[in-house]
Amino acid sequence: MRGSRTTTRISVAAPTLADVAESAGVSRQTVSNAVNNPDLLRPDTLVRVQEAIAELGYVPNRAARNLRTRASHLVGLRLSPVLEGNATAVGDRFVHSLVWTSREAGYHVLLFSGEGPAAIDGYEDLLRSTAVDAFVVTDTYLGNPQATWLRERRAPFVAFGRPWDDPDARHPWVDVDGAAGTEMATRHLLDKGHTRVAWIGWRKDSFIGEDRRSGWSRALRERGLSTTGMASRVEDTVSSGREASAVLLDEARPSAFVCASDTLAMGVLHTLAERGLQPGRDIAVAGFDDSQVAQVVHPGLTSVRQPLEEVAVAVVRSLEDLLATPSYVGEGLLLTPSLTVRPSTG
Amino acid sequence: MRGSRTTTRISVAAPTLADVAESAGVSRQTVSNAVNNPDLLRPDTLVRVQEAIAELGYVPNRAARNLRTRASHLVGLRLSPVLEGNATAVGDRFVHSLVWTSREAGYHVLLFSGEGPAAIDGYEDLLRSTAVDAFVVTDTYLGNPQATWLRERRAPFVAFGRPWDDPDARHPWVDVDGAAGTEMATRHLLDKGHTRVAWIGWRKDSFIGEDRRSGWSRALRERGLSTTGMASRVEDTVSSGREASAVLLDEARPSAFVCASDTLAMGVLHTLAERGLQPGRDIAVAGFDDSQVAQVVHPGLTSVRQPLEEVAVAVVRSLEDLLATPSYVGEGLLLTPSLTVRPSTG
DNA sequence: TCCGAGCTCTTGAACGATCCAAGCGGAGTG
DNA sequence: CACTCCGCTTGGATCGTTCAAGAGCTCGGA
Repeated sequence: MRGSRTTTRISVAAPTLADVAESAGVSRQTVSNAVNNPDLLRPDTLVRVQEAIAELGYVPNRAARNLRTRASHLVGLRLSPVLEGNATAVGDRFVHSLVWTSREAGYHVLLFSGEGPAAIDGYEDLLRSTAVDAFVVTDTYLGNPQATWLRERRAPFVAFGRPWDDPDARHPWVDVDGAAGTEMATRHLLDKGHTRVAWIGWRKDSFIGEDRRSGWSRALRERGLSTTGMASRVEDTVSSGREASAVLLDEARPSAFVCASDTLAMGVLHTLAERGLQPGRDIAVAGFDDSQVAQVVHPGLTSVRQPLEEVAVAVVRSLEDLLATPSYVGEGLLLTPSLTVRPSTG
Repeated sequence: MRGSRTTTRISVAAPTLADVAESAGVSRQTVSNAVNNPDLLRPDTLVRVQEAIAELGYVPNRAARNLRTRASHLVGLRLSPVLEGNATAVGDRFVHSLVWTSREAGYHVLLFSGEGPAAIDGYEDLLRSTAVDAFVVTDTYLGNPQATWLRERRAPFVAFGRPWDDPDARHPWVDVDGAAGTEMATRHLLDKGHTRVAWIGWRKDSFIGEDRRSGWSRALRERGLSTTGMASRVEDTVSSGREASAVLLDEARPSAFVCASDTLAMGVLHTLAERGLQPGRDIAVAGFDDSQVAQVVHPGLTSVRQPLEEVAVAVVRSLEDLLATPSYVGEGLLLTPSLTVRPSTG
């Protein structure tokens, strides 16, 4: 078949369905069925075809399959620009988990980039050109134009992150209960005997930041402790954390800090180092994200760990439902983080 | 055209080349040329077609294009499993850079996973199914079966990392001169007045580790200083770095450490903290990779920074050459890192 | 014996783009 | 004026797969 077409060509072109069909003495469709619906074949035929496939080393051509089935088995993931100086390796840990999980579901992850309007273009292009079947959206911060755009466009996507700005949003999402995480961290400190536990979080316009803060205040009030004057809201940088902790130490005299991120917690460690205070012994510190920094810093930073592997599994599951059922009504799933305890909390 | 086929269908199916052609009153080929070879069209025709494209919101279907042209404009990148507890965010920084750079070249990055033999299967599958045009290989450590396999298979790929085990390898690669980096770090310390500079590196079977070590020893010998007893070779973990530095401090009495990685450098910081020594003031420490950890740790870790953006650019350029010229003979490119100086070296 | 059901396999067409070679018109030339 | 040539345009074929429909066979029941 292939040989008759190109008689002089020596180099082996990739075998096609037709080649396998001829080799096995069956039709193309039968080979296709052997690959995609083995149940339809008589056992002996199936074996024959499979042998031919193995012998020729046949692998279906994705482009052709994608064209016919209108599916690429790719999910698009936009990589947000790196934020240097930030301790958030969360994104990357998630990417790893997502890649691993989607492989088992027969999907691959396609990365793309773009900021602002260019990001929308990226989504648009990949979607229109049928390059991907769906998207995974990771940063659903307030008024994120991406999520809004995707929603309006009825583009299939699953979000890692709640639709904070729109509780009626009907798309599937998976998120981690940040409040529960900070609550665990705070309780852990209270159980250790601390009564003055300070909070360093993000600016008020961050839904995620306020959510995490609520876990801290809930834990304190639960024990009848006041939160007044014990909180600070700053940018998510090391120096902000350093300055905020210095001020809090002077004014509120806390014996422990709970932070909205490991980055901020590192800022606290800076302040302690500058004042000759020892983390864990003199002042307790807890962070959020369990980043690499938390793991390798001295003396080891207690941190809230997001179950990113579970998140990835849930995201992929939603993705499968979404693609199997076009009318799929999204639902949300909230996972609970865990606390990784290290010496920084004594 | 499209309407005549599906008269009752209201929902707008994606417009095809034929739809645009009809709308603009030209043939399919003319539309195709308008997209791919605008020069071939008479200016007024071009405008007319482009207007029709814009009006219908036409975007070429990738699957169809891929099928015809036998190219996917995707490059595969295998994500190696995360190593928790390691400070190497290098991989992730590189991924970001690669995604950004390849976008400008019209390529997207396809992630996949798999360890050991499964990794080979991943390559095999993506290659045979024409899912990707080429690969980017990142870990070309000693006897890496992937690189060998790809080479034998004549699969198009560009490596980030030298072919250590085979100097005759004729594939394109880009790497960073680790020895130059450690040499810079060591010189920086010597210039600061240190005369006893210790080395903590990886085990001897690591080419990369030995390369980095050579930069350190070269810098010392250049100044007539002896390296005897000043080096330790261990696993790339924080605790190994801690133990090695403790031993070296006792036996060799160095005033500075140069490490093969930030992970090991963090181990040194642990030892210093345990002994009440202050990094930068009492003992100088330099790491390698300029990871997030180096940036956020107290007091800031001097570290060798790989020019990953440049690496990505070079990799993509090689990729383009490779794909444009099937017989492309690979060449290697060695880039020089820079030194990010922070308080840990005084 | 005949018919229909059920199973297995085959056939022709379609997916949407690009490549190919021929067609067509207009400008340039003898 | 006829002819050639150049450049844009055209229809048809093609990439490799899956879909939809149908053909051949066996088997059981009337």
